[in-house]
Amino acid sequence: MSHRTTIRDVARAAGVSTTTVSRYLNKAGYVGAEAQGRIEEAIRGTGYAPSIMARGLKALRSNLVVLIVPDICNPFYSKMAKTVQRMALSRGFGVVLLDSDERADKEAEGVLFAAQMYAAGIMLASINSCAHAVPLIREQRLAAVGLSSYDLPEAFDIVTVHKQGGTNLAVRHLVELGHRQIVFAGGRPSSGIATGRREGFERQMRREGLPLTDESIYETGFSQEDGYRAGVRFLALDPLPTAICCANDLNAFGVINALNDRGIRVPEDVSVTGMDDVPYASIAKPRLTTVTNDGALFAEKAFEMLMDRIGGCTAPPRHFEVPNVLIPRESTAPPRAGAPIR
Amino acid sequence: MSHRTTIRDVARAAGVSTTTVSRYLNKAGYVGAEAQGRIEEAIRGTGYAPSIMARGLKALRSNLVVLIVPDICNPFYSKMAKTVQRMALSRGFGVVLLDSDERADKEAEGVLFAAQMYAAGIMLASINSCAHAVPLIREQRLAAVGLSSYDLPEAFDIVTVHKQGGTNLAVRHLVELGHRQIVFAGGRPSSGIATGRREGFERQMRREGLPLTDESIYETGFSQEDGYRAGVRFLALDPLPTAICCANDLNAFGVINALNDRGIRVPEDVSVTGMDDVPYASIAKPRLTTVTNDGALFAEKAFEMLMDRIGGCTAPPRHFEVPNVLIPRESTAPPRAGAPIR
DNA sequence: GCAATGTAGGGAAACGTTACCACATGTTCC
DNA sequence: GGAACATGTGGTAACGTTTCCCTACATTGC
Repeated sequence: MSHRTTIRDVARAAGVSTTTVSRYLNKAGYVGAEAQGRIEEAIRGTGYAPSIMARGLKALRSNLVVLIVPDICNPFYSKMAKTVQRMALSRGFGVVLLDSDERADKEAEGVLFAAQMYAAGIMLASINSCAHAVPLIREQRLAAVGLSSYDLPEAFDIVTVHKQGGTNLAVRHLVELGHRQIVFAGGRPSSGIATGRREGFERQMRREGLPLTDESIYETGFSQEDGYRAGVRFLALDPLPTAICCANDLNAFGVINALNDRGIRVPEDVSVTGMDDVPYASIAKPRLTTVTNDGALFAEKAFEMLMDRIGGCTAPPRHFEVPNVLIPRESTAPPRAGAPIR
Repeated sequence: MSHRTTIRDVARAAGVSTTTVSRYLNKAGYVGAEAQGRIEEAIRGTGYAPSIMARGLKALRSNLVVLIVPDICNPFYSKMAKTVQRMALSRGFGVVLLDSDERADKEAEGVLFAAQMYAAGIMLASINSCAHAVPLIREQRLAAVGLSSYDLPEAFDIVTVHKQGGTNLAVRHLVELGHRQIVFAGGRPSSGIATGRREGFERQMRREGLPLTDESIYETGFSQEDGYRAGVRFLALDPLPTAICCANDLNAFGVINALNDRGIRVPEDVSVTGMDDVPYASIAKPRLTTVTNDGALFAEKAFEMLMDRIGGCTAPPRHFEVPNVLIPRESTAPPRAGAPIR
């Protein structure tokens, strides 16, 4: 007895046909009370669990949702993954999580994988323009929703934070504190999300009538190490900026580390803002002033939209914007009253 | 043309049989040069991608590995997930990630899910005793490996950190600094990993000849909030302990927050140690003294063991221990020279 | 009394893939 | 010159499930 138990084993044990067992399992069609009892007993007795593979093949459709994130180690995305998983489970869907390592080719691979799995839908959280992934999604006719992707307004449903709202708020906050020499650190030029944040910075700086030069912006990447590099770079500037607005929290941590390692204090000497309100932002040294959106709402909204599509909704692509909020903490303060540090 | 392209479409386009296409795809058996060329062209032309569901059903076996983690938001596990994913991909396996929310019933669900998916193997990272999951794994004949599970030495291959080595090292470090009033915070009584860490603490305390009372240990859970609660609890003690040894980094962050919120400084007034060296440990306030193991090595070793089993290895269950290392940072210092705070 | 409807259940054909067989052609070896 | 083998290809039966189509018996409504 080395084979896994199938619906046929259950049927035999219950003395009915596989058809009837199937009807019982799917609660479709008539099943008599007596047969039902025998089936239930047979299932308990055999330890039967239906094959997802066979079901998927038959229906050409599975109960799996594929979630692609740029970096599962980024708390923003691990929170998203957790929320999506919780919601999916309660709706009877399984979640397959893929880490794209921020690479467009891996995203495309992920989309193909979803198609090969007959996935019910795909959730694509990307910092790229998704040039490869989007046509593939259409071609494979996958129900899809994009998260925090700014470059695909026409392609399918997307959920984003306000395109520039985050940096808007950060700059506004810094200006209110009295800063005028503000620079922008981090983010990847190829990334839609980074571009939006940078543009928001530039726009708000102009709106405030503040100086904006080639040296005001240094784009590197989204990691803490990238932030560190940006910090080092700004340390070479003369005069030193009084505030650094970062593309995300990890960047901000890196920037602060770079500053501290050179004896520059935050926020006494230089103010730093983050973005996303990663859990550790509240325990970083100093506690990080940051901008965020309701992460749970973010994932929830996206999942709801996907469920809609899976349910057959054919409305034109929708766009939901999650509002931003500034969370002032300890990494920002009014600029030094006396002479600049350097 | 609303159906997805199948191997039959490719065969027709290439003017060969599905058998030949299948042989080409699996590089099994003979395929002539000319046929091969036509097949390649046909695949490009049709955009064919084989169905994982059909393959899985036919073989009663998929190229999927199921990874179950207690909490994907815990950086320790997201790092693990990332490493596993990277390794799996390079071996042609897909990874399905499941978050068990630290609940044994969800772990069992995950095991069942793996069986239903005809998963090639399952990696179970758990903080529970896995009482539900283990028999299910055996019953379903799944290739499996356990991560950081102390309670299943006989069941299957496991990879652990040294059972008590972590707390050993932390206590040793604190004693060397001159501490004598050390308490233990965090972890869940029902969790094997927490039990090991607590026991390591107790053992090392005894070895050092230090006092150990009912109030020396406060077990709550593994999150930052749990740590905060533990911190609040220890604040009620008189005299205040001079050092707090935590079950993991998140706990330590919470403890530090609780202390700071009451005006107690770390490490000037109280020293705190963490465990796991979460990425943010190096930027927390203060930078966290912690104990860790090589996270990448951890996941790599586990994955290799699983691959072994998948490859048919029938050796008796193996046990690999990842060595621990203490990383001294800023959250520990010699105890106050003068009078105790309180 | 018989058509319509409701209830209960079975047979068998798919879904897309692979693996076992079969059948061809050569080519090599005694 | 035939046996053995290498090379190349196709037919078809599974894998486990669902679903369409049957059949069969009650019950209801006229």
